[in-house]
Formats: sequence, C-alpha cells, structure tokens
Amino acid sequence: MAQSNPPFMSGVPELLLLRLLDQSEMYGYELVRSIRKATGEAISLGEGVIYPVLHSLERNGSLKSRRKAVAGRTRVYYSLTGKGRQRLQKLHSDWQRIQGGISTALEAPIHA
Amino acid sequence: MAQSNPPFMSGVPELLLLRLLDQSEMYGYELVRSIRKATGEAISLGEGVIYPVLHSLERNGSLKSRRKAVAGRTRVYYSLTGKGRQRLQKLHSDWQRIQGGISTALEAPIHA
DNA sequence: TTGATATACCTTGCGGTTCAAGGTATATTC
DNA sequence: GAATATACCTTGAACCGCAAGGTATATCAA
Repeated sequence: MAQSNPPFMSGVPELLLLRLLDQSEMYGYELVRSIRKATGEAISLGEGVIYPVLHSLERNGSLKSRRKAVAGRTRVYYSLTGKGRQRLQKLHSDWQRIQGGISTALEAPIHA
Repeated sequence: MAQSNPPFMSGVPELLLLRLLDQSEMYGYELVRSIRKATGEAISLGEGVIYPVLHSLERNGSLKSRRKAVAGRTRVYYSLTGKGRQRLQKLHSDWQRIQGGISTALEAPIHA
C-alpha cells in the first residue's frame, strides 16, 4: 500500500541536500537525520532517496566527495562545487517562484 | 531538450485545479488561462497537463462535469464534489507541511 | 474565398524521480 | 550471542508532468 508518489516532493531532495551541504560537509547517513531536523520534522527522506541523489549530483559535478575512516567504518563526505552552488541558486529561485505562485492562488478571495 | 521533470511541480496541477474549481465552475480551456492569472504568471500549465488531470479527478469522484453548448462549441464545465473538497483539504495541508519544512531549512543560519 | 488565429476538446510517449524493500558489513550495547 | 546502531548501497515499480501532435468549429482580415 503506502501511497506512492507523494505530492509536492519533486526536486525537494536535491534542494535540501544542496542547501545542507552548502553549510557544511556531511555524509549520507548523517544527511538523512539532518534533513528531518532542518525541516522541523516536516520532511523525512530515506536512504533509498538520499544515496542515489548524492551519486547523481556527484556525477554531474555539483558535488565532490572524500572518504574518511572513522572508528573502523568508512564515511563518504560530500561538499559543494562551484557548479553545485550555481545549481542551488537556480533551484532556490525556482522554488521561490513556484511557492509564491501557489501562495497567491491559495490566498485568493474566499468566494467570488 | 527542454529539461523535463521540472522541479517542485508534482501535485501542483491537481492542487491548483481543485482550488480554482472550488471557487467556481470552469471548463478546461478556461482553466489553462485562469491558472496563469491566479498564480501571478508564476505557473503556466498546458492543456496536455490540464485535461488528463481533470479526467482522472472525475474518474475518482473528486469532480463532476456537465456539457454546455456555447456559440456552436461545446464546453465541459467541472465542479467539485464532496470528495473533491476533502481531497483539496488534504492536498492543502500536505502543501503547508512541505512548504513550511522547506522554508525552515532554507532560512537556517547563513553559516555555522 | 481563403487563410490565419482563437476557441475547445483530446491522446500518446518520453523521461525523470521518489519510494519501499532489501542487501552487506562493522561496532556497540545488553 | 543477540539485538541495535552505524554506514554504505541497489533494484523495481509507480507515477506524473510535459511537449508534441491531432480534430473541429468560429471569427476576422486580406
């Protein structure tokens, strides 16, 4: 069951990842928890979302990574490249536009 | 080209259609223009988006329609059912949640 | 009268993306 | 020695927005 394709989520994982990684270097598992916290528990993304997006962002040059061994485990830390910062700005302004448009439509007069 | 899967649009057509039709009965072609206007030109949806969504909303009982002949042409007017109003409320609150979560994340401290 | 533009409906196919579920392996705690 | 937490990962399905293309009538201009 578990209704798939929840509304309003397209592009959101990418925006949030870029935003958080713009503030500090982080690894995947950490990002899963950070996103919950940073959105005030409003949005929760599983690892099945996070990892593929991280990989595709690295592939297209928006992120770079470095491996770091910590207490016997390996972490892969990601950070933004110049291209990633540009991508973040673009997504940010896209978001503002859409969000503003929807607000306008929702706030319209209660009745004709 | 024309990058497909534009970010932040999933669920948006459905929300906007339900919102506008909650205010007044309208037909498809009219909705295309109304959406542009209601969102302050921020969002523009083509007929290839509108009609399929109208049909699927009618199929699942959120909308009802009636045909009306006007100046030799036929218009199909849509309006909300009770189920449609419930659906609108649900989508509206989903939107508020996501929108709020993203705002919180974006407004976070500029730097550590 | 013929051609372009606006109105009004519609479908098909592509492509991208989120998500649940499942999989591996090590460290820690009970 | 068993469960839990950490940390990485992939696969497959489902969904859905969009561009492009298709039909037909009314209107207006040349």
